[in-house]
Amino acid sequence: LITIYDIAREAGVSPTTVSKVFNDYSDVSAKTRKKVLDTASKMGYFPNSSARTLITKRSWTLGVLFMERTGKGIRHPFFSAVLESFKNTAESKGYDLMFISQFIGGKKTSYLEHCRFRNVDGVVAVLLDLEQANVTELVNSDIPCVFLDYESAQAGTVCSDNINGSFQAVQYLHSLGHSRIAHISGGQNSFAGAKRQLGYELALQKLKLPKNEDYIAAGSCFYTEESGYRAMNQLLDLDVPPTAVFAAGDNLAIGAMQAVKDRGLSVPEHMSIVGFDDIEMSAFITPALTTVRQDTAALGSRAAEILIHSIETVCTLENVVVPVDLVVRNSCKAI
Amino acid sequence: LITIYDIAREAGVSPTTVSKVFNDYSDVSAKTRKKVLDTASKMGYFPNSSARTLITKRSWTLGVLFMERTGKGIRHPFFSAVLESFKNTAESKGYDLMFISQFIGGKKTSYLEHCRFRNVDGVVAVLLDLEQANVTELVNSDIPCVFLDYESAQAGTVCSDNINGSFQAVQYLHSLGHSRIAHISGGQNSFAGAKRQLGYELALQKLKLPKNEDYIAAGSCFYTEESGYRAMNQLLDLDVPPTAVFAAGDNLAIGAMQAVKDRGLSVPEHMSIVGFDDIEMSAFITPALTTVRQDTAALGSRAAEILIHSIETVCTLENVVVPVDLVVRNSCKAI
DNA sequence: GTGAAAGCGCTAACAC
DNA sequence: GTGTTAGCGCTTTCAC
Repeated sequence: LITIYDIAREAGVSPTTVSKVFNDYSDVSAKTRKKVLDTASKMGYFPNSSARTLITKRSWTLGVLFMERTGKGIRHPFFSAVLESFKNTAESKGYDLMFISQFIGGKKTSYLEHCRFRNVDGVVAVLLDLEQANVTELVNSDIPCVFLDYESAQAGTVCSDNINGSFQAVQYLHSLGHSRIAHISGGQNSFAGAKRQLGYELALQKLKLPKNEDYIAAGSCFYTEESGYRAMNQLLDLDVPPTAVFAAGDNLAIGAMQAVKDRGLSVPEHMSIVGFDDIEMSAFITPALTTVRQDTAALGSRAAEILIHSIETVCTLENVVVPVDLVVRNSCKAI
Repeated sequence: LITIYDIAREAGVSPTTVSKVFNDYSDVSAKTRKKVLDTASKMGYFPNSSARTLITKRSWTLGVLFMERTGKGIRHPFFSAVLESFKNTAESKGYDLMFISQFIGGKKTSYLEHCRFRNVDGVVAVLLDLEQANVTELVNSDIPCVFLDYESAQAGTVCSDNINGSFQAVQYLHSLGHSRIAHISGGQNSFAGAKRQLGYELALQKLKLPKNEDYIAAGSCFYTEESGYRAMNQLLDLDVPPTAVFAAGDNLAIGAMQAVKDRGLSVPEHMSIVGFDDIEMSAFITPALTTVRQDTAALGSRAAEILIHSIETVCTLENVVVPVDLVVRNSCKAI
């Protein structure tokens, strides 16, 4: 293991000078710099982040809190896409990513303690229960945080324009001639679910469509296919069923589609369906799902930018809303 | 920021004693231990991993090298599932996960340097080009490694039983009465692709089915839908087309299915198709895809176990093969 | 431009 | 059982 002392000795300079070279200090002569760099590469030197972190209190590490509620963790298609983009942006700015669990050495701790233990410079957290004491503690700490799919006055946040997305979905169905438009919601417990339902209601209002409580069927806040299936059945059992459904998530929509088929009906002939997310699967099912696409690349990179900005410059509590787009496929029909 | 010195002073003991308490040394009296623990929690103490790593040379961090070739990174449904399982096992044993990029401070380096920089105790790498100099260097280093979807004498590996899986697929089609069974391969450049093709060929041999070079159509080593689509068209253009196809990946199979449909034919009436992987989508497309399921949970946890074992005990170069199962759905028909 | 000295928070001999 | 001491590899005053 080669240290700056080895290089210093070999190059005939002091450890301080070696350190300065590796930290791009300007007060080192070009000649000395070259000599140091040469011997360093000759000896196979590489810096040690632990030693550096110990003294500078900067780890160049970002913590990733994957606290979603489906139990899918990193397999979750939406969050993994956002994380991939976050990761690329963070890496290009010199940061590495580390998952923050609730364990240290196999023993249970809080997220905050884990962050301090690892000296992370900042934290990105996805779809969490802000109620959980564990997280509140983190938000209230001095560690810069950015949250996905949330709005908070205490931390930076990034989320899709859920309301506008819902509006686009409903408006599209309306433009196709539908007036009995139902909603399969993600429940009021999830941030996105609440927003999307609100967007649905606002859209009805704006388009002067009657509001009908029966036309809002609650899916699970986990956005599961099964709950979409159940919700659709509930809607189909109505005396006057809707002709179109806007589901708060693609999985809900896919479950709903299945329910329609299982009644011997077909999509889009007997029922038009629009989803939200544009998960990969949506383009491949039959009929291909018309849905509101979330811009995962933008969500991830904006989150990284905000977080790094509040680490390096000043802790701005930005709340970014990323635009969404309706992707028209084959699950809707004009009537 | 509270250090062990603060606690030592407050509790009236030496820093060593405090350290011993936190490292579960047995030679501390119960009374002293309690006093230390109490003052520590009262003062809000937490250990500092950098300081600890600096002296022990153990970071309790595992590096994750996500070097797959589809460009999907962590979004890749198969690898993200394996990683999720790996992560859970690793965390339960006290390790945290960090992504290893080819950058330090935004500047390009090698994976090995990055690992040393971060003092990772071991590395898990997925689906990589072993040829890449960057990786060879890492494999040949003293850092314990485990590879997914690979076989190597130089490092621990974990992969599915590709050959047996292919055999099950072909045998199933054969049991349905098919004898003109084609293969859409993942190419010879990918480890899994080569194995699955070999399994296909071995199966034909064992079942005394004639081998026909035309019945092997190469898909992309990225296992894309488009390449499956193209390969299927190639097979359909044959004078005597196959009646069944075993595709080396679900995405290839899905592309193949589309090609059949686009010719006005249908699956499974005119063509039986079996895939490999069992990605989430496979259960939801129409017809639901019969496929060979990889046990991602086992792959991930076995990889973690092997890696941690070679870190903590001795560097065994285990090569684990995880069994697979055929999941029968609706994409095949008896003839 | 360059270097000597101190110290980040912790652990590991070793002495008591 | 407990404490003293040294030092992990690095950066940072501050003096020259």
